[in-house]
Amino acid sequence: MNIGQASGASGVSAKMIRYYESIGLMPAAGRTQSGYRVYSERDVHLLRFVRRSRDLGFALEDIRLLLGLWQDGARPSAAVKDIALKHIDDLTRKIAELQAMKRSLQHLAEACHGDARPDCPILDDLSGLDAGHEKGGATEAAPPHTADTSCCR
Amino acid sequence: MNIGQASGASGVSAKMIRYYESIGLMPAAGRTQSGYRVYSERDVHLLRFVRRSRDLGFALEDIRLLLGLWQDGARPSAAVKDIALKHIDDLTRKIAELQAMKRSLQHLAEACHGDARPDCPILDDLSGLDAGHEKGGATEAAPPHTADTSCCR
DNA sequence: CTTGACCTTCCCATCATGGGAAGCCTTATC
DNA sequence: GATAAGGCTTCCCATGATGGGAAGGTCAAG
Repeated sequence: MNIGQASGASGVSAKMIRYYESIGLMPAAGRTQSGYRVYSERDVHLLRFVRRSRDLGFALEDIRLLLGLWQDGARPSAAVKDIALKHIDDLTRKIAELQAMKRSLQHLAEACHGDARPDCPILDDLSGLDAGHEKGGATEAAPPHTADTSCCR
Repeated sequence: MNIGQASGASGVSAKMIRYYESIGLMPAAGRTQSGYRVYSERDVHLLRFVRRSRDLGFALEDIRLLLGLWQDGARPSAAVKDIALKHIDDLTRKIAELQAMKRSLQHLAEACHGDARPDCPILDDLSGLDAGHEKGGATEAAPPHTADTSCCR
């Protein structure tokens, strides 16, 4: 199997397969005499594992750990669960952050006429014109300084 | 006001202030004879606008548009609302995607003992061992090929 | 033997942000 | 006035995961 076939069989782009190899996420593929990479069913299985993990939002570094555990017949399932729970926490935080943004924006958008006139509560909010007459409290959006490191898929 | 003071007054890092200038998001600051950037209250106001917009998750290109509208006394509020609504859509999609991931992971994590034994439904799922006995449907996570372009804050 | 579809490597772009180096400027202290 | 500390300048690099594309080699079918 060459890289195109492995890509088709796993749903991982050829570009990404090469990248995963380059960062040591998967073992270096064998080569034909002419230099083409060669893949086995095992490799495709591994690639599907990575693909599925990415679909669940795991970072590549987490996937590196998961792959190690997967191939370790003596792993404690607690180690796997730990990684999963941490990721769930990350997702929970990120979701809450996005929802806070969405809520604020929805309040502002509801208050905006959305017609030809120039007055606009959205711009008023952004420019800090908080002439304290708001009722819904649309102003406080994201936890002001909660650094958000990791990102999404 | 020099860049450090403008940073403190606006909540935007000096690094980012320079960056915003370099991409033309804000006008080039004036300079002292020795080359230091000089900022006015107006500039700080603008920086706060950007900061607040970022907190609401707007991309810098959107903020560029919003700034244009802000400074255009004849803007139709519909133009602003349009940008906001599009962003709300993006947020909605992203939230749904993350929630799907979270739901799947939670099902899997609940099924995992999390002890010293090696058997682990999480790894089973990732490796495609879907011996179809699942009840909660933990398997289908993200809309398989829904490209997600934009990211978070 | 040519053509087209594949493969290879290498470089660049994304998006918003931070880190750090090398060197100049300013301010306060001795 | 000298010196030290800290702020400013520019420039380069890194992040994380991915795609785009160029230049050139290879394979298989016609």
